[in-house]
Amino acid sequence: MNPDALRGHMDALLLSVLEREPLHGYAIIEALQQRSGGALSVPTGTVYPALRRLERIGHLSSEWATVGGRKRRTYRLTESGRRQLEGERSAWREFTDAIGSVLRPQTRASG
Amino acid sequence: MNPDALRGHMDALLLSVLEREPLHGYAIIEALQQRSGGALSVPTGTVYPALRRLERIGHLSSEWATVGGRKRRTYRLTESGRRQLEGERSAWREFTDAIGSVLRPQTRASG
DNA sequence: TACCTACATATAGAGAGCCTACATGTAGGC
DNA sequence: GCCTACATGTAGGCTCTCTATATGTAGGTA
Repeated sequence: MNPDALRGHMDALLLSVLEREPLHGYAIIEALQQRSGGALSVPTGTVYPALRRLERIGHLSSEWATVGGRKRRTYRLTESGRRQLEGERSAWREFTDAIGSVLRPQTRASG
Repeated sequence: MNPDALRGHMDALLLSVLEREPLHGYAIIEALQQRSGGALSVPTGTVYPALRRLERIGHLSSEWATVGGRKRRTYRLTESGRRQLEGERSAWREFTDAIGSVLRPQTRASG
């Protein structure tokens, strides 16, 4: 997967995996990998800063927990984040429609 | 359209509109707009440098022409560009499959 | 003890490409 | 003279993603 392709879609991915339940960063990375059938291997250096950014702009909230002696920062969607996710989903549809309509092979010059 | 979303897909778009016939930059911009149903308004500051980059790496070739007193640089796909376009198309499918499978709403924790 | 893997978070700096803004010029209508 | 459409181009900025690195716990094993 070309790294640049993810640009601008990271937020949608993170928001989406957090939709049904709060998760911590490490679990989010695993969820992305599982849900994409192994196609998405997002490095920690991408995910952690992105989560902090989403928290800073109010789409996520977080709290620390200790499980099995290890510290976790668990993120959950805010109301703002939930609305944002809706927007991201329709933006995704528009995006794929637009790019898809250009990429579709056209052998005739009929427009 | 969020500018970042285009990241890494510009090459595919340019290669694709040049598939059936050579075009100059300005015509490429119009073609992108028309084919996408108005969704894609790519600024000249994006297209011209991108075309030069694609020429530099061998996916396009160009030649100057004068039409109606105006100078045009017309770009055409090279063999390498044609192969690249094939690759971009399958990469696009993999990309949308991966993101799509994550974005799809999941209400149960069974997945 | 030493070492390894899995789990878990975080930051600094690099790299790349898309965008804004600007510069330049022709053709044609009013 | 002024405007719009046509046509190409560059400089600099911005932002995000990635690589590389640092830190630490828990548990297995030799």
